[in-house]
Amino acid sequence: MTNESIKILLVDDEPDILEFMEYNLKKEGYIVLLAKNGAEAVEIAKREIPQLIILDIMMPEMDGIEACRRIRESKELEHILIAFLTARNEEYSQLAGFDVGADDYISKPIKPRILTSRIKALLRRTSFNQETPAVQIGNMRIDRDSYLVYKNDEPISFPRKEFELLSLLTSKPGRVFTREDILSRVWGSEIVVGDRTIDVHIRKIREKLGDDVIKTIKGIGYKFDI
Amino acid sequence: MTNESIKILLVDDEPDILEFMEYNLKKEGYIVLLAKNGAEAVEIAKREIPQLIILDIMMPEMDGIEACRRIRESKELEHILIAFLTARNEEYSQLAGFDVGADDYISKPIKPRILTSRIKALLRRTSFNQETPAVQIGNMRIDRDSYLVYKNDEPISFPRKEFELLSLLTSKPGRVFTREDILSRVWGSEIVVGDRTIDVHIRKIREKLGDDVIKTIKGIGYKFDI
DNA sequence: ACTGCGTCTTAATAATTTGTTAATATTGAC
DNA sequence: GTCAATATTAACAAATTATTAAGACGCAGT
Repeated sequence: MTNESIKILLVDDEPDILEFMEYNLKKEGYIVLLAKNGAEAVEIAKREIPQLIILDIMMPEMDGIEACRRIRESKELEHILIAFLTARNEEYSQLAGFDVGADDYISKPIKPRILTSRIKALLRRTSFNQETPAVQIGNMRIDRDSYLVYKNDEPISFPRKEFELLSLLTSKPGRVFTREDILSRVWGSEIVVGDRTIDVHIRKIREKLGDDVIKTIKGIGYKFDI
Repeated sequence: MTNESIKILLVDDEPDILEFMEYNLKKEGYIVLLAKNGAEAVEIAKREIPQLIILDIMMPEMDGIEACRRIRESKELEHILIAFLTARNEEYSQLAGFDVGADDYISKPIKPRILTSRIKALLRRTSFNQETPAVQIGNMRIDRDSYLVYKNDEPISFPRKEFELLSLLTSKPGRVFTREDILSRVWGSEIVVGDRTIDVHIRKIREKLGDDVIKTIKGIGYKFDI
């Protein structure tokens, strides 16, 4: 569930298209928000601050271009990626879109694979250059870019789930994460695995980093503490 | 107009279209070069090194795809932006175009404002991506100009895809690139190729450079590490 | 046009790592 | 001390990657 925390706002006045895109994006693990016109889109965008907005150009109430302009005006929404949805060869739309600050446009008819790969490419554009800062805690460093954990400058490699679990716990040192927290953030909300699975992963982390870094709060969950 | 020094090569067999585009681009301040077939285009491209080439797909002598391929082969032309000119709904052409290394496609009929805004968007893209011509990592040197990798001053030649893959991985040593990263940056966001393809290319690189330079992060991707 | 060569992709299968479960032991709050 | 929660271990299942070989394709030289 690597897309777990990425919010995408879809804006279109045709319910069919909304539903179609929603289905395809949810399948990829994105959090999908919906709006059926520009006004609604701006409102939701302000409240939810999605990473990406996919805007149909032609809509009642407020068209996509106007909505885009409104969004770009706002300081806290300025950085949001905006992609326009356009019919092929809609001259006016394409041009005005780029002028107004669109990051991409996607032409109808929409094909699932192209949709998702375009979105990935777009999202990468923002996340690529700003490296995830490595977290330093005590004599330990968690480096998300290289998927490595350093203990006293010794690199230790972790399998994916272990790394994600450790990564979660260290994201807020000292804070207790309940088993539910852990399940939903590392395994995703749909997939259900037994409770013992968490224990096993915790154990493997402890094997590598020492028993003392992760503390058990019996009846509640775990916390990372130095 | 700050377009004074930007050269654009237009390639089409229809004089009307050439003239039409030439007029519109000159108005924007670009330096416009013309060619009426692929062979001529390659020749002019080599001599003038334009920033951008707009290529019609369907042409006598040498079609646009072939011309594109030739241009991409040449080391000093490798970085030039190429946009294809395609008739509406030429699905195959579009895909093949991207396969061959096109940066965009523009569909006919051409409308002046779309043409110029697309071109601006394309050119903006390169001004961000000023790539380093040669990179030195450990006992290895990657020379993007000559498509050669030197290991202890021994030149080793790499086919295009392998080179681009290695080039991507070495662009940020230590950083893990996911399969998705790799697919979209080496193969492009529209073309989807099987996952095993990456493995095979990785393997070929390892055959030449040794098994240890590229590390596998299972479940995530690969990274270059010395 | 024919042929050979290098490149890219796919498919099939093997090898390996990772994730999960189940069974049993241990812990700690009450 | 009791009992539910957690720890531990090993075995199993699932997922991922490695490897190999074969075919497709374009290109070069004949």
